[in-house]
Amino acid sequence: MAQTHLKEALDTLKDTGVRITPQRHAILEYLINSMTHPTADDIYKALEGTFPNMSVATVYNNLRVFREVGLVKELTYGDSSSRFDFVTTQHYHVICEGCGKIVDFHYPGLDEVEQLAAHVTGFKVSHHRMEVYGECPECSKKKEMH
Amino acid sequence: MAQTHLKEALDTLKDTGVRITPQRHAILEYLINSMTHPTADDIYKALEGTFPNMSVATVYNNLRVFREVGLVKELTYGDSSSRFDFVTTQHYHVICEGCGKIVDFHYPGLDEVEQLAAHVTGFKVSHHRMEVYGECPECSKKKEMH
DNA sequence: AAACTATTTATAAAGATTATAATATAAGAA
DNA sequence: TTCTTATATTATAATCTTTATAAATAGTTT
Repeated sequence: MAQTHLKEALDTLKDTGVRITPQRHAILEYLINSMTHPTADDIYKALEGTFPNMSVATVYNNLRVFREVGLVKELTYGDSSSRFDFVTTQHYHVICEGCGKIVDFHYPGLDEVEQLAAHVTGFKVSHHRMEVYGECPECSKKKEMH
Repeated sequence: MAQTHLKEALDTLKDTGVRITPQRHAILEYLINSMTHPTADDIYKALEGTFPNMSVATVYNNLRVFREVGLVKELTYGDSSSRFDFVTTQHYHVICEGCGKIVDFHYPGLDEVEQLAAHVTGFKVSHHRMEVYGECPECSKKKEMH
């Protein structure tokens, strides 16, 4: 599964004329295997061992490239740094306000809201963003123990 | 209407034991009258005339206080700085990807999504966030003229 | 293999936000 | 009203994320 995603992603890069470098390969692979929606710095630190000379700028540059090609989504929550998510299928996120954990959940999509927004405002709507906030089971349990 | 909002907001501050300073008064008033979802710096610049000695930190501090008390919502989009929105009634935003304009629209709320998320993930859901992206009529018109 | 162009690296710069410490002030008590 | 005290403001510096720049490197095409 992950292999397929990686292969498809590399094909996308090839088709778009984006060069496949070892760094790009590694960043993509890390994003696909990571279930944690990492920040740019997370990725940088994770690949430090394999690429001792890699620059943070490289990570940022390539995440931007991936975003522009549609492989990666950038998540900007309130906290300081953006998180990056490899795009697979339509899903949303629940975010724990206690520990920051992000969990995926699937939902049919909110076409109806987009249509209403388009109708009311006259915008040509292209997409939307939605996320749910709350407290994860672990944090709830911790609270109970006090 | 705006007067009412301001009065209610000041009452909220009083009830919460937050001191009402001239700066806070001015920031709240500006937020209520502003239809533009300003950044901290917008507010800072707008009040420069009235408070020549006011520090940016004051603006940030007070926006945080207002957020904690529930008077203000912080909007974090992809672009560099947060925008702040006086909380009135349940509404969402459409954001123009061309010029950045933000327009409000009302929608019943997405309780169903929250419930599904809670059920699937085991989270105690508290709230959600949603916004729609597209191109505003003005930007569409500009494009056509080329 | 040579040439061309995109990418990486290293570093500096920019920009937003927060921390700190000294000063000033709001709000309640005397 | 004046006094008192905790809180807020100011000025400044520091931090942190992200972007810009220029030189060096490495893919890709011929």
